[in-house]
Amino acid sequence: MNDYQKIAELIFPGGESVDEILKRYPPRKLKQTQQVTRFAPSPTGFMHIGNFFPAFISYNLAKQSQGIFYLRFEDTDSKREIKQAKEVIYEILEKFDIFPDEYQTLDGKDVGDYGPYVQSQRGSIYRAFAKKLVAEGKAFPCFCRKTEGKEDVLKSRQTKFEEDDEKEYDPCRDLSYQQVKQHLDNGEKFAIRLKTKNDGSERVKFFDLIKGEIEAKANSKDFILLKNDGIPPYAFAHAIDDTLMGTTIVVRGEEYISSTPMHIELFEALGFKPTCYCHNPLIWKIDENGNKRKISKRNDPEADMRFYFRQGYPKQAVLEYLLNLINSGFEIWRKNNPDKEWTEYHFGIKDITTVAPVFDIVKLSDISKNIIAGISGQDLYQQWLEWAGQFDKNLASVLTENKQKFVKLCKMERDESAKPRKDIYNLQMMKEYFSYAFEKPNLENIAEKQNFVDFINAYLASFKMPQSNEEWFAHIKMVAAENGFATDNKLYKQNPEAFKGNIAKACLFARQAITGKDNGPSLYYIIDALGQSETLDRLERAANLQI
RNA sequence: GGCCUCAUGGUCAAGCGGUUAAGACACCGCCCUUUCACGGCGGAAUCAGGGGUUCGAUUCCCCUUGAGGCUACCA
Repeated sequence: MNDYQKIAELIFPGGESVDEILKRYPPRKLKQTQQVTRFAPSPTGFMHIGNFFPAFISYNLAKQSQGIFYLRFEDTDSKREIKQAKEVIYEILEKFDIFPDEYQTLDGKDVGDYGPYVQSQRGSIYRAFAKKLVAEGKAFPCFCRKTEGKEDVLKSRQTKFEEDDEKEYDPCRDLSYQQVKQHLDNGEKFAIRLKTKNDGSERVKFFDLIKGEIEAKANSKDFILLKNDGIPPYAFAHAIDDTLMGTTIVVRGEEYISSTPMHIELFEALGFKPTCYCHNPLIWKIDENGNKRKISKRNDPEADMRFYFRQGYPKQAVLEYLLNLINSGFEIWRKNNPDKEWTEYHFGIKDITTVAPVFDIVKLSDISKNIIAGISGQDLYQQWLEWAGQFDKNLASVLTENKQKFVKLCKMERDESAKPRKDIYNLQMMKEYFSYAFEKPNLENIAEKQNFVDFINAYLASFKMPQSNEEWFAHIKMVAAENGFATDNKLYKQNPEAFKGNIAKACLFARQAITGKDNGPSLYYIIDALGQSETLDRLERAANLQI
């Protein structure tokens, strides 16, 4: 036994060997074309859109190739972990119909042969690989404690730049067996660091599926493999898990590009074949001042994937919008294939954008409008009710108690129309959109109050419940004509002073009196849904408006 | 400071050496509709700057500028 092997045995006595572990993780029996991808979130109680984005790409890559998509929790940073964070992640994935093929259930059962799918349960595996590296002299126990937490790092970085101190090697890298034993006997905790074989002059090349070949300075730091609590930081866990679990494409945010040389050295040291990487761009946002900035959990509600459910955007709209950011070819495909499921769209990895896109909720809303326009009135009511059941209980009971009325409202210019309205883009806005169904309109801000009251009085005097849109329109046209409104728009335009307004104005008055709004579906449908007594009540209210 | 990534209209973006520089959202105008929408047609709007290479650069190379990332016992 040489010194390295003695140190390895001293710090990690016994345990399963790497060879035994490797036997438990045989290569997957898949064709070359079938991709194995994964989503590896750390459970922080929040699903960031910047996290969901690569997960969504991964999912598509696996599904498109009839491969495997699995979920692995990277819960190695105990400081950040939050209770029920795993539930949040499962919930979001499920709501978007993204079902991993392999994962661990919430009660701890592994589905799939490459588990456990939770890093905190893989400690013995990481230890075995660390031990092997120590025994081979490629890693070493480190008893120093240099920095802890972000503030420390920032501070030390500042002085480092000022001193121009480029020393990267760790002081513990050449500890003898005796020295290690001494530290251990003192009861000191240790971390494991990689003993880099580089001195800072080497270069590495690696291939990124989106960006192509990237050349960078090779790693020359003795970075941490196991923290002094025995848990690995990202890099070591990534190298081992993605190899053992047979990941063929690692999709991750482009903030990882800079650490890829580290990962490459690690893969080599472990004797692993390097994985294939796909670094996707981050998502941006334009703030109130017109400045571009990274979309953030703190400032941007839309960074949280739960936002879309709270707002009641259809999942399909969100997914299609994201697909659109990933690859604008989707939009053209969608236009040519309006009736197909988005899952039928096939994007190439090379087509994934290299530029960090700015998130545009207006565009999302447009996609959403088109999707909602295709829903029947009955279904729209149902979805609204379900949404309200989750997010607005009072609303839910109003919707249930007045089902008939709200179904009618939801159906307006929708089911029977070949050109459905496209003014609803999420479920949350519907309460305001249909505000007149909940309360009587506020008439305070009506312009031209005198004309308004005069016209409504005339309209009310001859009002009777219309039986059709045509009948309703014929009636209001007649009342308008009798009260000094132009029924010929050309005449009106030639000489606007001669009239109180055109027919559009008369319609607007009636609309305002009944709904308090300036636009919306034809009033006939609204009157029909509200019913005669309610309509008359509102007209009377408007007719008696104090000027 | 070092290393890395990115750069076409307001936004998402096609483009792979020769194009009147697609398309979508948003915006503006017109038409349709004697309401509101939907729809149709049209408009304004882009190759960050400077050098090369080339008969010819948005496209290839270099520099500059700008934006961002990494440089943790965070991911």
